[in-house]
Amino acid sequence: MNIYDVSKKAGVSIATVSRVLNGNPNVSEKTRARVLDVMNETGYTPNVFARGLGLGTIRTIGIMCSDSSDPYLAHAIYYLERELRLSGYDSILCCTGNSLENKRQYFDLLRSKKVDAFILVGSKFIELRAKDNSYLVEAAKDVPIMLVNGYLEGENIYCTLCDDRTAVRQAAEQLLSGGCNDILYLFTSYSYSGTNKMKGYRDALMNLGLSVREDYIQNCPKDVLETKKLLSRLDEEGLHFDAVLTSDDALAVGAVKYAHAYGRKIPDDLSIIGYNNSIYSICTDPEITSIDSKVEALCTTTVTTLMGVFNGCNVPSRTTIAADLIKRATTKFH
Amino acid sequence: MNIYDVSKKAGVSIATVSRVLNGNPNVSEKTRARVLDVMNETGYTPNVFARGLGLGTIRTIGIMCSDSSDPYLAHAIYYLERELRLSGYDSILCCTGNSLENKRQYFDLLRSKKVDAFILVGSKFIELRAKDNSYLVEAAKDVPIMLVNGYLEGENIYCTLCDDRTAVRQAAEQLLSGGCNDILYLFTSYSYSGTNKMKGYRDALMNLGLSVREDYIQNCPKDVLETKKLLSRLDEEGLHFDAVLTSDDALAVGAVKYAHAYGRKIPDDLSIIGYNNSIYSICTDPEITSIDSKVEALCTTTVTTLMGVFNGCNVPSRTTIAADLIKRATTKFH
DNA sequence: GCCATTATTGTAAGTGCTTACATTTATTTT
DNA sequence: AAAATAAATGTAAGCACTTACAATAATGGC
Repeated sequence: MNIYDVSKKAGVSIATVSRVLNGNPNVSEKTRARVLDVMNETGYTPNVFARGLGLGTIRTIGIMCSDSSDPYLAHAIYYLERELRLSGYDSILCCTGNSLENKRQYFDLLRSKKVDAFILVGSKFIELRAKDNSYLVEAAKDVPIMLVNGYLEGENIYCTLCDDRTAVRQAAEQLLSGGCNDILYLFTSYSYSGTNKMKGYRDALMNLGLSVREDYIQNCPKDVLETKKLLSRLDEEGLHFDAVLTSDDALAVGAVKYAHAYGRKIPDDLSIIGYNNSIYSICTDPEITSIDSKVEALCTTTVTTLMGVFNGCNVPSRTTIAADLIKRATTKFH
Repeated sequence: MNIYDVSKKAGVSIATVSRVLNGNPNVSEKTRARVLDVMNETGYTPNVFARGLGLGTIRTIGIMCSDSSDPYLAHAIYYLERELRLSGYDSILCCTGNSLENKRQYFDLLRSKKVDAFILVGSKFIELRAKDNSYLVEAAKDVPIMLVNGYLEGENIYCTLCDDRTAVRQAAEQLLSGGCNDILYLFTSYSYSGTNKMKGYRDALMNLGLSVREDYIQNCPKDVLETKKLLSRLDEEGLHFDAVLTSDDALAVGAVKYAHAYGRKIPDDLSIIGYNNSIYSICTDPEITSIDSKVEALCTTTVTTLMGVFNGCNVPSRTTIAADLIKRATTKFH
């Protein structure tokens, strides 16, 4: 079944069938109905390849992320997928892992599939050294690149960001005003959002004229048990901390487990705040106060922006969304 | 840059370029090298649409699941993606949610994209009533359908399953031999794997000549806090249970939280076993004993089988993989 | 060196769609 | 009712590839 068969059955030309297919208004209602009838009867579906060949586009967006099994990224993928489909676009997902080589390779692969745009999810997708991202800047000349919670300067590159810095600053301020003096800050990576969160932590201390002690800022893999180990070690080494502020809920879970193991009372003796408000945060007892990074809003905004780009609208290249602090039982706020 | 440009630069015909592109052996080494050189110099990549038009295939597999944010499914997606790419196939992901209407719609959408096969992940993807799956059975005439942890009979439909029934039976037997007499069984759905797990629970009791009390089998949404509520209610209603066996780790986390809230000692007073060995299982204190459903093995087997199907090999339509019990601190096995 | 094979290369006809432009038909306007 | 305009439809030329078949070049046997 192809467009010729349909045109023959409906007694029209293939051009008319094509117009019906593409919602072209220059078709009389009578013939449109007749053509649609034939299509339904025969169960005809247009061949995407032929269509892509003619149009040069296939209404498909490439979504890339480092690892779909991270709850945060998994949620983002879910929302992006949903929003894109609502806008009439399909998506191809690629999980690249962390190697730059893979990222590049998969990117090229999607590019060769002629996706209409890219959505790169997570700040870890962007490399720290600018030159390692030049392939993206270069590619953006042909196809728009959207970053969800990632940052990169460039023509035709659009970022939707969460205001991590403010969120962490405010969280730290609440801890400080709640009587915590020695806040340990745990972060997973030096990505854009990672360093931004750290700045928020520093902001809070500096605004109060407090000094930032570098041994209270610790890098830690995004892993529950590793975090528990790290905190146990710091404790045994004699570092005193009465609060743990983290860049990811997984670390906060690790902190809760450390507290259990070392007999520290939460929140009286130790306060804990996580980041992302993911499933992690309600798994523990007590449940974890967490910063909600608004994944859903981030994703809908990204797709809306992208549609703006497609329609030639004047669209901001950078949108920032405020986070929310979700208060649970690992902190004693009023 | 198209095949004509390359052929001109290399001084050969487009047929020869096409042969190089497709690894056709009927090309002399000299000309092959020359053509490849030109391709590299110019950065030429073949147009997928034109290629698809000619070949009728695009080396792309449609992956469908109900919800990518479920940790189990997220892992499956990750492994499937990886294995497919290693075999030279791309994937398009669709998260359909639970509505049958959506499943059908997205399925047709991928079909119209001419994917070379479908991989449907999770037993919840298959409907309970046989007639609701007839669209799949019908479609399988054209394109192979692989089910990961789902079951459906039909020509050209291949299932890779985890032996849930045995796994749950053995887990229950260990609880029974460890002195638990009143094992509560919590399950999330009546899917194929859901009912299979339940059968395992019944098997264990019946093998020992014990009667199955229906109020010890409870349906529960896949939600931590709902599970906690349900157990609290059952407790208050006076139901006595000394172990909770669940069809998903999320429920097991809820059970741990119930135990904390109601002052029940784990594992002395209450044993808990989860399913899937997901991130959930190490978030709590104590950490949860869980049945490892071998997602990775399931996924690699699925892709291997699919490649067998593509190559016309004689491939089993049903493969079953044994699960593993990962012992942690919510049980007191020796 | 000639013919039969075989290896390599080229020609041209699909593949199923889109769309600029041409043509026909319907609707106004005068 | 003719002319002018607008609406609907058709024709045919792409789009970038694959591949059957034809043609040519290389090789080997005598």
